[in-house]
Amino acid sequence: MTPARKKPNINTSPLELMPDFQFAVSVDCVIFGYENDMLKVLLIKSDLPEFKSKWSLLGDLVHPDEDLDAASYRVLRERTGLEDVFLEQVHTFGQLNRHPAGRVVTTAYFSLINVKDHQLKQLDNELHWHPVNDIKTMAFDHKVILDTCHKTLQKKIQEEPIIFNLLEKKFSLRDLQNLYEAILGVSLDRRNFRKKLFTTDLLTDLDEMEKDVPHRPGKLYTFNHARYAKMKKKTFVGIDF
Amino acid sequence: MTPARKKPNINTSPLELMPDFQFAVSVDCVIFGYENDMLKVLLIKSDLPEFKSKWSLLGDLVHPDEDLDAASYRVLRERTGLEDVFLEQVHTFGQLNRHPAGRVVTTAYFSLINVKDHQLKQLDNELHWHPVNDIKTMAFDHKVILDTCHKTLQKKIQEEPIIFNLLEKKFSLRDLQNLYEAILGVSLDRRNFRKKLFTTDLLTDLDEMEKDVPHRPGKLYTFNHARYAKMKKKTFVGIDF
DNA sequence: ATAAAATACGTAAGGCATACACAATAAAAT
DNA sequence: ATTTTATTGTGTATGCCTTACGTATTTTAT
Repeated sequence: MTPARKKPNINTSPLELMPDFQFAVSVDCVIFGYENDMLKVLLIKSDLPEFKSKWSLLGDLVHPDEDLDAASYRVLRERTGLEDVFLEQVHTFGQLNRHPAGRVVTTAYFSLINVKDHQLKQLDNELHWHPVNDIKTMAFDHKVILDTCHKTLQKKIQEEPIIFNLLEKKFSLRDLQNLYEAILGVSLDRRNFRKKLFTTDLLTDLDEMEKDVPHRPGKLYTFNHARYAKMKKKTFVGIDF
Repeated sequence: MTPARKKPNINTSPLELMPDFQFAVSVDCVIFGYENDMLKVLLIKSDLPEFKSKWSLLGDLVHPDEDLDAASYRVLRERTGLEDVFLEQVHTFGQLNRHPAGRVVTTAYFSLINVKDHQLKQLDNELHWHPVNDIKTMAFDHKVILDTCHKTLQKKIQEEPIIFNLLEKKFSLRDLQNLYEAILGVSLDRRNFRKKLFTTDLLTDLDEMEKDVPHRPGKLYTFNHARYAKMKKKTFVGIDF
């Protein structure tokens, strides 16, 4: 330990921001979608010689006049054409040699979109959807970022009704259960699943049926945003570990 | 929307990191402690003219050769003299004008320490402990950062046994309950609290009693790290919102 | 000694999760 | 048309966990 001594500091003293202490800052978006009963993520091919033919997340440098959140929204919009979708910060990765070009600190976001809602923009570099479970390696530290975001997703869908962002407006209970199972990697009891979902009181019965399914059609539901907004945020106090 | 077009990008193309796209990157540590039945946080006075006499978190610029995590550990060590303590990243704040000196992106960490374990280092700028509930305003966006970390703390102590980092090695159940109540801002039933804690099987009965207390002394316990490490991480699957 | 305060232990009721069974309906096969 | 098959839709019993609350014990203060 160095002895106590007054040292100029970014929070306490007016000081100039020196170039040596400036880094590139980027955002990387883990864009999740759901297709063919699989959780998927939108990836692009990296042209960097160090990562030739490896897959990378969608990211970009944060612009000088741009908030972090704004930058991630921009990346998302440029790649999917979507606005007003679920997007949330997860974690910031600042390892020394995570990027070959130099020091780049990146903040990871995860997004949930309905695959059928959008058309992919800028189809350069083979932008497309990959089943999350098939991905073994990626460029940079992106596999770690993806895994982190996947875990966050698994945790969050159990705590908040964000999963509906991955489905179309109208869905059957079977759709919803398949999606939960795909994300969590478990199988759930159909009867208990229904019961649980109905007790949340967040599904509106549309009095409509599935169409063009090769079996008995199920009822269609929609997520009741209004009722969730009104729900008093559960002040859960419990110890559970 | 701009039409689809190939654009150089930090993840796809080799490109130089231009000075305009480089920012200062800092870490800010929300160091929590527990004293006199109150949750407290370690703060320092800011000398910046814009925030004269306002309180600030403990932070610093990340050094060019330093990981983000390493930087926050350094700040913690320099200020408290402590190593190997609980420290975890929470969120990154990148608002455009959050720092008067220019563009500074900061990553917030929260730490849990036992107040009696340490001596404060570098007592310049009136470094000391403040009750979290008394803090109304702070320098920079630090009040927002503090609130974010406080909420994260409230959530995490219900999910993982990290709260013991705030107590001494030996503690009574009363101590533990008071601490939970101080952090969560609720009162808990004493009998149910005991029962719950004992069922976790993570407390070792030391067969010792409190000393020098002005009432009937309670038993002393210690947190069983080994048993927690062995516990199979609960693969909880439930929907709860 | 007695009162006050905190610890320590216990029990009953209700709610919630889990496990499991069967009827109804629509599509596909015969 | 009838039967078969697959899937939807509903119900019930059990047990565990949370919650609410009662009472005895131990120590300190008067």
